[in-house]
Amino acid sequence: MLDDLDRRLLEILIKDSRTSLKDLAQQVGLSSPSVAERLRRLEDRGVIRAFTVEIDPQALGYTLQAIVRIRPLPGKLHIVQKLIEEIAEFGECDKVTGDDCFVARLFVRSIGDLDKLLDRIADKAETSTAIIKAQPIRRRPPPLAATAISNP
Amino acid sequence: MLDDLDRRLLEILIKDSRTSLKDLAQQVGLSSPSVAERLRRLEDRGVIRAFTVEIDPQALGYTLQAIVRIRPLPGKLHIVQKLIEEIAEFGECDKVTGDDCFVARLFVRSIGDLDKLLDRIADKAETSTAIIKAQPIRRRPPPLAATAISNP
DNA sequence: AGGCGTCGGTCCAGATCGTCCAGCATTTGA
DNA sequence: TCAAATGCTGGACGATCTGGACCGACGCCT
Repeated sequence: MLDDLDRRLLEILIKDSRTSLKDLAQQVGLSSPSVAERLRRLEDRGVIRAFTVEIDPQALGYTLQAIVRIRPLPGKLHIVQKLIEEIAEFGECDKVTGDDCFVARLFVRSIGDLDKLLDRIADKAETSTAIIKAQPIRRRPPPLAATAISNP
Repeated sequence: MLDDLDRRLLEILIKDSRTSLKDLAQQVGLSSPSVAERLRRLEDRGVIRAFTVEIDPQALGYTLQAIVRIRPLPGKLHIVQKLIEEIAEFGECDKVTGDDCFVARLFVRSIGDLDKLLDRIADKAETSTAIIKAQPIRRRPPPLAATAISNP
């Protein structure tokens, strides 16, 4: 799926996606046109979804994050989903099996904002909210290695 | 906090962090040294946490994702946290208020792997797992605007 | 008001980088 | 066995980045 060089390139880019082709080339021992070609193919294959920038929500004033479990009332599923998508403070939302239909992450600047935003869903769904106290693991990609499972 | 130019730069970089300084400069109407300087400051201030690459777990064979709520048994909190951090398939973990101590995201290649990984925690914590069926919102940053709250 | 420091900007030139192309080695498949 | 395909390299050339000199706006102090 990925060869060793691809993995090394990705690992470097995960740390700094603005690394120049020349640097990448040096670090993996290829020429820069080869690296350019490999990156192009990784994008084509969809392995690289995007080169992007990770922004610190705190630095923007979002001092609070919450995980919200959302159970739409009967018949309200689509309205609720649309609402969630439209509220930009939802930074992530997964539709899951089980009682809770959605699990979402909410960025807010204050408890007041949290309350205001949840109020906009309150008449269409039951929610339960857990405030995030710490982030032992911040978003990271899955292991790149081809092997089956994390070292046992 | 951020001025309009900063916001525009960030928006461009969120879409493609490899955009050249020259392009950035053109798009916001500055010279490229000024843009370089602004980016440097955004990094210094911690607004930009990293330039990185978004990888598609599916393209790597991780066809399954799950949200796992984890409630360590009495006295096991730290051991459990350490264990979670060490298992690379955990792609995210938040420590939250409420009964569930941790909420984590797990990337796996099969239901079998899911079971194997959860087994490694099973004797130290209660877990409840929800399989992700769809992702209405994939990871996105909070709104960059300085205004209080999403359009009401 | 005038002087001065700072901040953020421009312009320019030398250094660095990316891209295109021709050519070569290795692998693949008919 | 040979032809085509693949993946790489090196070099040339154009594009981009970087650092320095300089400039204007602004706020502050005297």
